[in-house]
Amino acid sequence: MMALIDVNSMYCSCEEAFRPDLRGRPVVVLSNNDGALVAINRAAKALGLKRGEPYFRCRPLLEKNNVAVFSSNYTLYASFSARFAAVVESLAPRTFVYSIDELFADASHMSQVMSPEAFGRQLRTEVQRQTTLTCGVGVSLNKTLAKLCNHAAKTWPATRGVVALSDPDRLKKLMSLVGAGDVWGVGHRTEKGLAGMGITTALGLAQMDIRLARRLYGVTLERTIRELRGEVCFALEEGAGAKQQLVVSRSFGGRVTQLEEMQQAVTRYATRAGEKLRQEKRWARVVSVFIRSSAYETQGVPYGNQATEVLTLPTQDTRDLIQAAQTGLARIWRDGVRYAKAGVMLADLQDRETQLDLFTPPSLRRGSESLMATLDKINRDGRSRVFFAGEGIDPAYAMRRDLLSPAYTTRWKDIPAAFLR
DNA sequence: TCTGGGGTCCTAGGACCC
DNA sequence: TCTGGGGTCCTAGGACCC
Repeated sequence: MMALIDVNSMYCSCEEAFRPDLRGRPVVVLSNNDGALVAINRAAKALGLKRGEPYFRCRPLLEKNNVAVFSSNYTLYASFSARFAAVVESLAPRTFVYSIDELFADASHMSQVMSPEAFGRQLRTEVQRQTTLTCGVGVSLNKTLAKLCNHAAKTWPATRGVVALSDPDRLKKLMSLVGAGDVWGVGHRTEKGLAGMGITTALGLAQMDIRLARRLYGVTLERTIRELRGEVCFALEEGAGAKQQLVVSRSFGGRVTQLEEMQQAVTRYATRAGEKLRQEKRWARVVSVFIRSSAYETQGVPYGNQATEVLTLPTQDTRDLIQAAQTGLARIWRDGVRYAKAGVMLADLQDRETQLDLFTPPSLRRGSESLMATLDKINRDGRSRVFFAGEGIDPAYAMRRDLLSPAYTTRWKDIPAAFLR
């Protein structure tokens, strides 16, 4: 048995945790740059607000209904996420963190001690008690079915947040009530194609001819169908291995039109990528940089491009990353474009520096390791006290986050005070 | 004026090899 | 007149996830 535990409207719930005055009020959280809505609580959902909607477009509606609006406070959410995971891990033998707001837990051994239903309810109660977060729990025979049960737990209030099902007939009943597009692994494209063949429910998908599914949509959909039928195709730790690539990208607060400003942004992103790389204890050999105008560009020329640099030796040194990224940028930069976004990607990640062969010159960066370690130590708290001048000072490309809440759980001066009388 | 960021996996097609 | 078969590796792009 497998359980999926998933926090309801995670970002909103984190914002509400230290703000009892928000209880019952509609709350939304914006994406980076205050661009679009990424999280919506129950009361805001009732107003018809949708995930992905641009902020500027629904702003009048938000103001009219006195909706509490927040910029993304990732530090806060990551802190809550760690506490959430710790609670579940204290109750479940094997867990796998799937994302910031959900994790899978092996529930097979629990049957000795309690029913899957009771197990789910215990998880839910403890998470709420220790973190204030409300979560939904689905328990079933594999990941896809656990997801399906979780979907049911969130959709139907009568379930009180927990659905545990393994009986084939009851699973069938559930699948007949859930849309094919709500199945984990079925996206927009596939949902549309399936509908064209008259398959609109999860049950319809479960009964689809497997060879046809594989031919039309590939092996992934085949596995999904098999799981709906009760087979196990996705292991608990699926996707847990070392990262294949690492990306740092941001939309700009405004539009970037000057090369120098773009160079600063790319330096910043390469620096951040280096920090993440060293945190993961990996070395990178391939550095790519991309720049592009907005997908919604109406005034200027649409343009986007990417350049890839392959280093002779894998590196962990921010200076190498910046240099490679700048070389790439010089190749793809075009004047007269209103750039909206840029990013730096690291690939061909390796576990340690490759050994030099006879013909490779030794590294030119003496003392690189200790220099980077020192930088990381100084900048440990996330504020860049020491940085490369190429980043620029008080840059114009910086992201907009006008409605940021305090870092309640991670910064001393932001810890809320409670007064007793 | 204003539309997120960070990932994974799979597939098709081209280059190249014997 | 005729021009194989089988393989690997890499890349780009699509689909999906949260």
